[in-house]
Amino acid sequence: MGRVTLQTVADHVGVSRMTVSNAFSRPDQLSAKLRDEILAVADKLGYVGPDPTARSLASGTASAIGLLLSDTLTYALTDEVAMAFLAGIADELAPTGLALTLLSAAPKEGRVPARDVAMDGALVYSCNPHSTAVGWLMRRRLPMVFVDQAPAPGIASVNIDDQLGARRAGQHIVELGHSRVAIVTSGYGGEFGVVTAPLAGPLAYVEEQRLQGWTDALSAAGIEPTLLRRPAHGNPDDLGYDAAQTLLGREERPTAILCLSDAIASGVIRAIQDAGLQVPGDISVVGFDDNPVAARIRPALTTVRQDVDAKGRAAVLALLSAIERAKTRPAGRAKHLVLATELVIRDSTAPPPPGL
Amino acid sequence: MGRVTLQTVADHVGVSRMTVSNAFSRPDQLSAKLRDEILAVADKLGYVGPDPTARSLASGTASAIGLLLSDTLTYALTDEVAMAFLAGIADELAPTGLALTLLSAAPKEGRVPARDVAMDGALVYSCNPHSTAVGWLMRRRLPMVFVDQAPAPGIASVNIDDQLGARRAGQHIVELGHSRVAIVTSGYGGEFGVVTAPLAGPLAYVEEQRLQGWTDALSAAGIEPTLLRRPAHGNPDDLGYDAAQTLLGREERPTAILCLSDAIASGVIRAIQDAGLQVPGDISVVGFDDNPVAARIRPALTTVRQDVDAKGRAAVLALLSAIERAKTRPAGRAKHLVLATELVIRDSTAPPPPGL
DNA sequence: GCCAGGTACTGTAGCGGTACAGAACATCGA
DNA sequence: TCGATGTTCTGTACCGCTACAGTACCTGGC
Repeated sequence: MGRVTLQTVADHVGVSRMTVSNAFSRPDQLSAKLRDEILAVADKLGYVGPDPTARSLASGTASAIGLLLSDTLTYALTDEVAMAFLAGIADELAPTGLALTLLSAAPKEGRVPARDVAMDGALVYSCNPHSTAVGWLMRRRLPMVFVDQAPAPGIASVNIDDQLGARRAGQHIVELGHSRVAIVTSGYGGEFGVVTAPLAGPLAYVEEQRLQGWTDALSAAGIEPTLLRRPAHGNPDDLGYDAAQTLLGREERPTAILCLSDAIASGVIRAIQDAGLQVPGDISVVGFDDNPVAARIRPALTTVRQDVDAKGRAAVLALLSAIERAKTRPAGRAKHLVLATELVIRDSTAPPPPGL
Repeated sequence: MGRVTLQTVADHVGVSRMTVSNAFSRPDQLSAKLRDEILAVADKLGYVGPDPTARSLASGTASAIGLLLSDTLTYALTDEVAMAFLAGIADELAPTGLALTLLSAAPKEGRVPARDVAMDGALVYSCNPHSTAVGWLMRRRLPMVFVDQAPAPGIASVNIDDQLGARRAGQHIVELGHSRVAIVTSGYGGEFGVVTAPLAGPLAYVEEQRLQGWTDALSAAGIEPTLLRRPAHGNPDDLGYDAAQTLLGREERPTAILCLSDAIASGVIRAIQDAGLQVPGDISVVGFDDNPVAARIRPALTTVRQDVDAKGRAAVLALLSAIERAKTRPAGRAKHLVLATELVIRDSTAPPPPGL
């Protein structure tokens, strides 16, 4: 049996194919009476409506935008903060009727989503800007927005003020009187273990910016922090736990620990408590993100809040406008947005124990 | 400037358009030498590779599968269990190179993702089977797999054994000697508040199955549970908190509470503790899912484990095979898979206090 | 009675590819 | 030397739809 297409319907009704197309896609182009008749016949014939692919080809729009997530999707999907970001995206996207296509950045033989999937534009979230997937998107000249990545010329970007946020966190620790401070981060490039700044090798933008903020604040007070880096891999909570154990086992144990994320901080606190020490009595801990978990754990976590939902929404708006611009003008100036962060002081920070 | 297409490249190299197509898509169809030349010219001209949309139209595949999530994407995205499911999907999908397109089930004017987005098949997760979105997918005759939904004839499905899992949870409570038992669930249809079984109105399949399992086990022991239903909306943890407060304020306070999910159970435990009571000393609490949070909270939660990751993987495999089948045979028998559940006894359950 | 300005519908020309059936030529065993 | 078998490349016929530029007819103002 031949497939039912616009033409089939047109033949049955006795009108041109174009009129049937209009009946579905531009109701104002024909009389209501004819339209009803066409729709009725279409229904009887089992015609569902214009084929999305064919429509995309003819009209040049895919009704979907892509989201490129760092490496394995799996990793991002277990991160509450990334998910809140996704929720922001979904919210802002919903009224547009656009679908969201998840692209894995992992290089694959054969099918490469970033190259092979139809989409109107793409969000690139916290990816290596030199990855093949990003390369494909750029070659396709797809409208793009970089999120939590180094802003690139010509490409719109949305970031939070990581550096200022981290600086405030560092200042908070300084003001409390701490002088033995450790930093726990994780990431992809560069060295791992207990390392001394400045780090060699390219770091992820967010990690780099936060490091910069913390060390700015600390070195202004003459403090040289101990930096412990772990490869980003597996559960960040466990990563924090292990990292804290390492720090506690060292000769000069810190009285304050600044963490790349709340998820890491949560593990750090667990490790400290399991070692029989008090947070913040013995050691203060500061996170980053204001993950929902931050308010839940005990002691409630002092952290740097970012509005992940707003970040998602802003990214979508930026992408929609980039798509719009691409239709008309070959290249407009790309906007680089930086959202504010805010220090949230809760119960995990206090002055260092007397004598330290 | 005209866009660069296969034809442009073909003209420059002096071969037929088909040969250029083969150079990109079927390298074994031409000599390596010619292929290299074509690729070099294509690169010079800025040709990225076959346009995904055109390729989809001609070849009849979209390189993406859809995932229809209950109502608002936003809700699902904040749920750890749903995300683990998503991660399972992503993992299994990764080697195929297929992208995953998130469809919102929310009915929208104009663009309807379930109707307008090109895809090779769709996963339907915990949706109302009578929603317009599901309707569109069915009309499109897209290969589909129903997950956590009532199995429908002709459509493959993946479920867990909700009923048996719930029955085991109920039996556990019975064996501990409880007789004053409450159930806290949330859902979309039916009545809300403190209701008495059997419920009128259609419930979501998963809720219905679990209710069945719990009440089977309890009524076999002559226990009639108090059922408290809340509309699924907002944070399930808070929902559990509120629900528990209601239960604690009632005349005959329960000594055991069975919850639809671990997220709800977590809130229930908080409320009990905030009321100055002990879990499990005064009240036992049982969850469902074995959410990572279950092992983390104190007391660690007794719950019914389901392997969400395996569910995601199984769903993808089922869909891939449905897509495969659709290509050859008009309709094969649809498989209905039911995955096992397991009672995990931790620290949130104990015998009731003496005298109760 | 004529023309401006709608409204309702049609026809053609793509959108950018792939499938498939050959054609042209080389290789090879008998 | 001849057919059999490969390899490499080509040509045509779509895939199913929309954009756009008409054509035909109707309405109303002067």
